[in-house]
Amino acid sequence: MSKGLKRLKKILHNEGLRFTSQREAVWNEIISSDDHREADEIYMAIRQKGVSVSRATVYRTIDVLLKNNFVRKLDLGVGPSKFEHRIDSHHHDHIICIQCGRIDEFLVDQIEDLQDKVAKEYGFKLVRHIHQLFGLCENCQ
Amino acid sequence: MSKGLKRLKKILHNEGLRFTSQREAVWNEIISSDDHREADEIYMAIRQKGVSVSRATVYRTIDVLLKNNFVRKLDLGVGPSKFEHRIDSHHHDHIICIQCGRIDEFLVDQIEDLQDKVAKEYGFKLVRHIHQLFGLCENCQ
DNA sequence: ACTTCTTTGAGACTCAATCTCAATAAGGAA
DNA sequence: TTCCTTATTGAGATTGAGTCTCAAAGAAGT
Repeated sequence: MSKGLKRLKKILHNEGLRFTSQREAVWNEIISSDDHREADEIYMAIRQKGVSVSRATVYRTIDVLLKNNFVRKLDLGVGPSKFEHRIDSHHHDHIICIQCGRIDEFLVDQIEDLQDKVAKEYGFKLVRHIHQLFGLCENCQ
Repeated sequence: MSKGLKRLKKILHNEGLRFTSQREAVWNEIISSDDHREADEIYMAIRQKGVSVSRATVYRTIDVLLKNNFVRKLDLGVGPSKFEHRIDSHHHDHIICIQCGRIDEFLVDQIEDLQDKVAKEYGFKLVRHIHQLFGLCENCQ
């Protein structure tokens, strides 16, 4: 059994959930690509491969993976949310082209530190953050 | 005529739009509070004051004000968007309590500068950004 | 006051996402 | 393996924020 599959079984076990072929298919599809894809794209890709699954199950499985930090949700404020796996990936934020939809990832430690400082200043215990830069990429200017 | 009303008329004129009592009511309601309110709250507040207006018109008017930078839209990723006017207000980002919904505003010049740097690095021409910190405020920890 | 053309509003519609509930299947027990 | 309990699945209904439609009302120039 692959390392990834063991990981999925562990998540499901921890949550008291059963291992099913649908959940396996969603998991496999999500870890198979580093793209930022919407739930429906993941759903279609799974069906393309001949595995039977419903939209509801895709959303439900993504929710489980989200809760266990194996998937990150990307809400761009317009259109459906996008998802990316977090296997072998570190925290990052996104810079998005409003013309062509290109999404790049960035990480600036200094910004992360300043965020912590802001939270402390306001007496907040920080849980998560959204930092998205929108603009025109080099090809769209 | 108040300074605010002149401003609204100027916006409408620039856009080739007509001055109507509904648009005036939406404008007045939005500038009357510094809160972050959803479209429906603004709609209800206007009706409460006995002015007849429809949801569609509230959304349409907010769109005009958005386009002219007199209103800022706040998409928290869950629930309806919130809106705040930008009269006598400078740019800021938000820190939100995920328990009680409290929203505070923050501005760190250093973060703004670092954002510009990131955009430049990736060859992007920056148009706007979203920076939201989610956590528990001092009362909710 | 007349005319033109925009705006309004009630309700239909969109679309991502969630919910429902009967049928199916997982996985432990024996 | 078979049985049994309980979770899961899926087709389709539902939700809810936001947008669209189009006939009636109204703004503003002449």
